[in-house]
Amino acid sequence: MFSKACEYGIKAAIFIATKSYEGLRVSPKEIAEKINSPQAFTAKILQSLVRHHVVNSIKGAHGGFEIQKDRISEVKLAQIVKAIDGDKIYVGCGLGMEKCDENHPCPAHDKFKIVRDELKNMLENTTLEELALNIKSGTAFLKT
Amino acid sequence: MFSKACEYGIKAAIFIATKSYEGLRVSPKEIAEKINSPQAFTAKILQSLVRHHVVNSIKGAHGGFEIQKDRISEVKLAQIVKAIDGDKIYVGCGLGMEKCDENHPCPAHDKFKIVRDELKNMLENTTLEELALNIKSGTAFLKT
DNA sequence: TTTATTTCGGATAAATTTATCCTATTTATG
DNA sequence: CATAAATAGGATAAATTTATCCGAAATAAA
Ligand code: FES
Ligand code: FES
Repeated sequence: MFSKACEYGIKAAIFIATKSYEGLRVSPKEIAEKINSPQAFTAKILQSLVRHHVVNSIKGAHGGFEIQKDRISEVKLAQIVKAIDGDKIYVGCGLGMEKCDENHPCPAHDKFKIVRDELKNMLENTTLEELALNIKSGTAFLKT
Repeated sequence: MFSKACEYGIKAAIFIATKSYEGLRVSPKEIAEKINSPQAFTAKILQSLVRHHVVNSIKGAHGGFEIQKDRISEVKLAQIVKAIDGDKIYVGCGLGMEKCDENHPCPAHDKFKIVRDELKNMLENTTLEELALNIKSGTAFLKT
């Protein structure tokens, strides 16, 4: 469904959000430990999230990654997925045709579109806040 | 969403079905041309579909790939996807946790499960027949 | 201003997926 | 039986994704 990079990116953003509620910045090292991901690879993905304005980075001593508190409820899962995997999953053809075109559809178009649109809808309506609260409340987990 | 191999496999099965209605067998060469896929790679995928009893192969002169007419309406998209990509897409965690476990869920579990179950449902209720008829009727296409 | 800390970014390596090539095996037919 | 036509399957290569390593740049604090 999503690439590994995207899975790590989503989990990293969620973890950063939970820490940002407490006003804390986190390092790639801590993030990788908490979400069970390879550290250097995770750092690369974080750079991408920074460039796409999903999270904020502060360089130098006492630096780290954070998200402004008031941004946590604004960031949608869709933005993170799009930043890392692009929009192929939202607009691409399920059977890999060059593009999904109503006027030249693949044989599974009608069926696939329904699911794809529901996925899109879910991602666009799910906020980082909801996900982070699931972690803070202890009802969900970021690893094993 | 699906691997390239799976996309080719689905399209190949659909094409074989359309030909099987006419009692014709088809070669990997013809299949690859009609679905716009690399021939040798497609042949490999066909072997996999044969082993998983999605399509039938006849070796030797006048051989080729076919599907029994009465099987076309029995084969579900889900069987093809499972044969090639496995069942990760049906039962795996959207955020890549070792397994999707209600008792140890990832933060997106509830949201993701709804979409994943709808995808599963769609794949399990879509037959090769429906898809092949979209091609035969000219309302859908297998390439460009 | 020096030092310690931390993200950034390029180069590279490992693993997986996608793709190609060539030979073996099977089978219908003359 | 010999031959031609076709799928099966192993070996290998190319491309992409995943992962690692290391030095550069930025920043706070002594
Ligand atoms: S053309 Fe394939 S999903 Fe729209
Ligand atoms: S645990 Fe992640 S989808 Fe169920």
